[in-house]
Amino acid sequence: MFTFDQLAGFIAVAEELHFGRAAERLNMTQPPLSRQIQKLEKAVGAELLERDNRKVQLTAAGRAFLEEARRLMALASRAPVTARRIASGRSGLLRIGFTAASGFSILGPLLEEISATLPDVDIDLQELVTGEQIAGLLSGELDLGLARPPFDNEIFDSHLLYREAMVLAVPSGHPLAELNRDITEKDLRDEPLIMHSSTQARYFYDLVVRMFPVQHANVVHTVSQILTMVSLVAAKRGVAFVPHSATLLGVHAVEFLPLESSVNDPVELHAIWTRNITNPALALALRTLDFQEN
Amino acid sequence: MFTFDQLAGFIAVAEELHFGRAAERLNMTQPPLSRQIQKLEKAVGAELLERDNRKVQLTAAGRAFLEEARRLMALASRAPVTARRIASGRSGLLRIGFTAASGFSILGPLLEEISATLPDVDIDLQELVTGEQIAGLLSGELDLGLARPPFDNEIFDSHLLYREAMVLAVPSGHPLAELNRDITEKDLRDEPLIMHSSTQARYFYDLVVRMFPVQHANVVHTVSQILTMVSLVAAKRGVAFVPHSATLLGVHAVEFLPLESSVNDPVELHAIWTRNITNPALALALRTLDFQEN
DNA sequence: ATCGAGTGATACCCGGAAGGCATCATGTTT
DNA sequence: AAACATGATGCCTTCCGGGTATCACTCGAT
Repeated sequence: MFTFDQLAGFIAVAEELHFGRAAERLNMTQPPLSRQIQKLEKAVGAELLERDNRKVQLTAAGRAFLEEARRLMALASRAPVTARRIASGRSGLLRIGFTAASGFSILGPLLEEISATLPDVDIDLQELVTGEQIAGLLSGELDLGLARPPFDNEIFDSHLLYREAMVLAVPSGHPLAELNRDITEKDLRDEPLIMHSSTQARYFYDLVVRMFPVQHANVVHTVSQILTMVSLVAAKRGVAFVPHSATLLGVHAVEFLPLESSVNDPVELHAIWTRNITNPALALALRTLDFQEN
Repeated sequence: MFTFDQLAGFIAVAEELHFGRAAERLNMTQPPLSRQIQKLEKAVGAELLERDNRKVQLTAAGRAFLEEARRLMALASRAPVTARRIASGRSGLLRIGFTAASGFSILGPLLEEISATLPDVDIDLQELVTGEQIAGLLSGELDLGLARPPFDNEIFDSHLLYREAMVLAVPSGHPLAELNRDITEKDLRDEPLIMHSSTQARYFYDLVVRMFPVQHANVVHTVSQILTMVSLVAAKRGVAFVPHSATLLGVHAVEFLPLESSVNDPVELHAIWTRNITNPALALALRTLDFQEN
């Protein structure tokens, strides 16, 4: 096998067609350069240069090998640059999981900021419920999650993205909309309710149950996606508790009513990631987004 | 700059994720391999492997660099192969000049034989008159010519491809065709003659002038291409001396009459090339075609 | 024809790089 | 706690690669 020095020597000689000048260009003397070329030719197994005691010429094989040598040198000089870019986080891949609800509001601005400051970082997006995001983060298939509590603070570091109030989604023209006041528990006693899945959307489920003693008899549907809920409300299947950002969905024939504030815990959305960061792009992204405490 | 050994070491470790096993695969001991990787990381300017005293893992930069390293090694191992192929003549480029007349007959079989025995040799064809071929061979723009004498035997080596008689092309139904005997000088005393260019087709011009004392008053056209001549004969513009292979052109309304043999020097077509062969593909082609004396 | 200049190859020497062996440091397993 | 596994380090030796001096050969000028 030949060496990069031999390749560089060959390229210099091939360009100068003169060992002395080539050696000067390489900051060395002529004799070792001659030997370099000899060794290279031996390693390649073909004459690359025809030396005629008066002038130097490329052979046919030499011309072909020159191209390969240039390609090798170019590749060899670029490889560390890309590696350093990736190590620094300025380049690479960021795999982000997000809940459907976060997609309406925070995801857009967040991606915009990342791609503006880190244009060479590729972003891979997956819509996943919180539980799936946590599994993805733990298995290393995900770098960053946009998820809701609870999650293990021993393993995950996190940054609160926003809190928002829950509202009640009702079909347009629904009697509750006429009240013009905050909705109370009593108002919902006989309303058909579209409820969150207790497994797929555990956070919302727990939150709602904590807020209102839900009459299970009233539950007409159990779904996991906010958009599905709002669509069902629009179809007059019932009313539903949704985060305030659901108003941004722009579904027609739905109104959103405030809930009695005393019991209305705001819902939270967090950016979460494992504490042992291995992806430099994540480290840099967290720093530029100001998510890291330190 | 790093070395190929370092790259090979890194690839081995990255694949084994174990310094000891990687070292064994590389037929060396573990300590120098550890140092190789350290030097490589220093040269690249980024951590490529995360060593954890228990297990070895690739970093993000390491994964990217691994790809580049594999590409480099593949390129480096292929480059000598292609160079050797070209040096041996089994691969490369053969630039062949040919006269229009040779195109009718010998060129096809010749190309067929070359491409059958040397399938990886690219062939570049140019139709050129003999003079242009000689210039091309001397300037190095051409490897092989299919041309007519004269050429300098000091500079060029050659191989006689074929000799053929000259014939007289006459329009169909021409009175001379009725004679049913060889054409003599006297028969042509009053015939309008389509003549070869004395500069562009010097060989034919000299040959014809040597054969028949051409009446310059009879010359109605001066052209350089055999096909043009035959076409003009078909158009009844006159008669013309052409090599026998012109019968293969398949131009309608033309007949070819034999010439008095005593004066009929055959015309020759030679393959010619400069004696100092630099293109290995040419050397090999000449050998497979049995053109070389030695 | 001869001599000098130019150019690549060779001979020889020396310093540093790379590999091997022995050993250390550290974390895991029993 | 002890034994084991594994990568890092220290030290020695060898060998590779560069430098200097010189040779061999060709070409051009006198």
